[in-house]
Amino acid sequence: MESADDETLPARLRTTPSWLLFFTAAQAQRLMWAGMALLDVRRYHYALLAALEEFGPSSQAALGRRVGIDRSDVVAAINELVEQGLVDRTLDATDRRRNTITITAAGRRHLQRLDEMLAGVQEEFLAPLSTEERGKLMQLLTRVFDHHARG
Amino acid sequence: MESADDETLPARLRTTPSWLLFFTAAQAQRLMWAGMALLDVRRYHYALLAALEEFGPSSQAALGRRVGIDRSDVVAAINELVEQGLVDRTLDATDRRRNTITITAAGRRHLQRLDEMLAGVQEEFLAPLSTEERGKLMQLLTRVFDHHARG
DNA sequence: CGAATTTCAGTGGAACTGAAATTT
DNA sequence: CAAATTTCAGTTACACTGAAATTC
Repeated sequence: MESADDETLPARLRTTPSWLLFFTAAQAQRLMWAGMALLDVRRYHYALLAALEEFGPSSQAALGRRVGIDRSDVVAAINELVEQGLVDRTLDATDRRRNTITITAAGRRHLQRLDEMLAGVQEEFLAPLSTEERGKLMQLLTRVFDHHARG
Repeated sequence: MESADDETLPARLRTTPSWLLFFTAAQAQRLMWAGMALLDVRRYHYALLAALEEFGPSSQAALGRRVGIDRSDVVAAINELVEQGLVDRTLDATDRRRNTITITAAGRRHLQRLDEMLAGVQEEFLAPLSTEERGKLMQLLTRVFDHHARG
């Protein structure tokens, strides 16, 4: 038999910003992951498709820089997306070191389905917050993120 | 040559709460990780020491439940902490299925050093926010976390 | 030449599953 | 009996390093 509250987090983890952020992000990721697993996608795939849809065709190195995925992992993830017919890989005529990656029509359709799933997940995840509070949270996180992303 | 801004995140990733949380948490983790690596510790170790210090001796299963570490991974992490002399593992006389894990004096000293390091990391991480904004961020994250942690 | 790109091979922390042995 | 605890063996997504081959 265990004491009444066997499962509260230690105060150090509840009150340290990095730790609270870590645990909250983990909850968000579990929800996203469950949704993505149903659609047979992982985090890397969605990030790459999102970048290709928004910014157009790109080399693999630029893609990786854009979404923070290592050059090596981009290779593997793009291999998988090519196999599924969600992107095309062609040689860059003007710079033969590069591949040009392009999202396909099927890739855009897939991305749209993922967007719909994600919207549902966000609603569930942010349920305890009002619209204003959600905006405030996003604003604060954006400030912190931008500070460390650029300078 | 690449276009001027080769590295802005796709809008989908910047404006989806789960994704922004993910990227911001990743930045926080990199800072924590750098500090912990200097003190030869990983995330699991700190979480376990924090729980033992705050709640006292505990079985491995209860520890894992407390800080969200899988039963199997608790075994390995406690093995390492025992080797370093930061915790003791003894058999529970009243329930012979269990081990009782206890933090040692060396463990408490180590935890204190880690706390000092962590404080510096938090300051660096939250630099762009005022004191009030930091409090607001913690409050919002806590609301979301508690909602999903309990119901 | 140096620098960038792609690719492969491999490492390591983290999260998790399944199963066995023991005990309650 | 069922349920809990510890432990081991193995898997997967992810993050990263090093090096080779090619091209700019």
